[in-house]
Amino acid sequence: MEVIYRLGTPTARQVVEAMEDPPSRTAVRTLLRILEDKGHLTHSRRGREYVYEPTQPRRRAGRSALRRVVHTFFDGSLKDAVAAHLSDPRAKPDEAQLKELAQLIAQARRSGR
Amino acid sequence: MEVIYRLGTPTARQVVEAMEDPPSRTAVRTLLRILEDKGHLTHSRRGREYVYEPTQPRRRAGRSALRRVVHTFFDGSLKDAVAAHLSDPRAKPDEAQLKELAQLIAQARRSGR
DNA sequence: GTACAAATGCCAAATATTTGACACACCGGG
DNA sequence: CCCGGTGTGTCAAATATTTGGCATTTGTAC
Repeated sequence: MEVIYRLGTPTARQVVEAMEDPPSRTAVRTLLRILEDKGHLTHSRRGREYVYEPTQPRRRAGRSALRRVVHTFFDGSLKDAVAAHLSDPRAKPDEAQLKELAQLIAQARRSGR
Repeated sequence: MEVIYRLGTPTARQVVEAMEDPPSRTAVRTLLRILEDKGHLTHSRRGREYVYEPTQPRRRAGRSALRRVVHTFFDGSLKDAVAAHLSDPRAKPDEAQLKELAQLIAQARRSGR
């Protein structure tokens, strides 16, 4: 599912290619079918191939994933999570991002009050 | 691993209990041994039972998980991720948290400049 | 010390997943 | 039209995981 959310609406082939340690093509196709059975995916035909699409919208799934991470690793503290991210050498938010972020928080504080 | 990070340094029993749809105790113990073989865990004895501990520190693992989520669902934008979290009805940061967060970002902006 | 409860170790059987091979459908170029 | 390339569908065999049973170990209560 992670690969699929990253790719948007990929074909089976694209999913295989995007996996970092991919099993066989058949295994992936079977898995996609299982995920579809479980209701996490739908597929539609595009030309001769299938295009898969998550059932849950990306933003919603992202929110849920984020909540999970914040809960699991940061005891529910968004602040601690952001602090960790800011100290991550492999993720470098630039000044423009920080500015937007500051505005966002200011707005949240105003509306929450 | 997620369950383990949530629990800290749990026993096999605690891991089973914390899983939402747990397989048998034996399966979990086998899995713990595999995770240990792969270097993700260590165990030590406490009384008659084993206590498992992640190899990678919680904060580091959290940073990496967070980076992944931000990348997968928010195109690398921390701002978008935070915005999503603030709009999550199931995660409610209070005013004190927001204030700390604002300070954190102000500081990041100062030091980044 | 002894008995009990609760943990790990080990194993064979049941179940699930993965693989590779092949059949068939479909699009495109010659 | 016909063929090659590239999809999907399906299946049996290989492999991996999960289960449950039982032996063994070890703390705890009496």
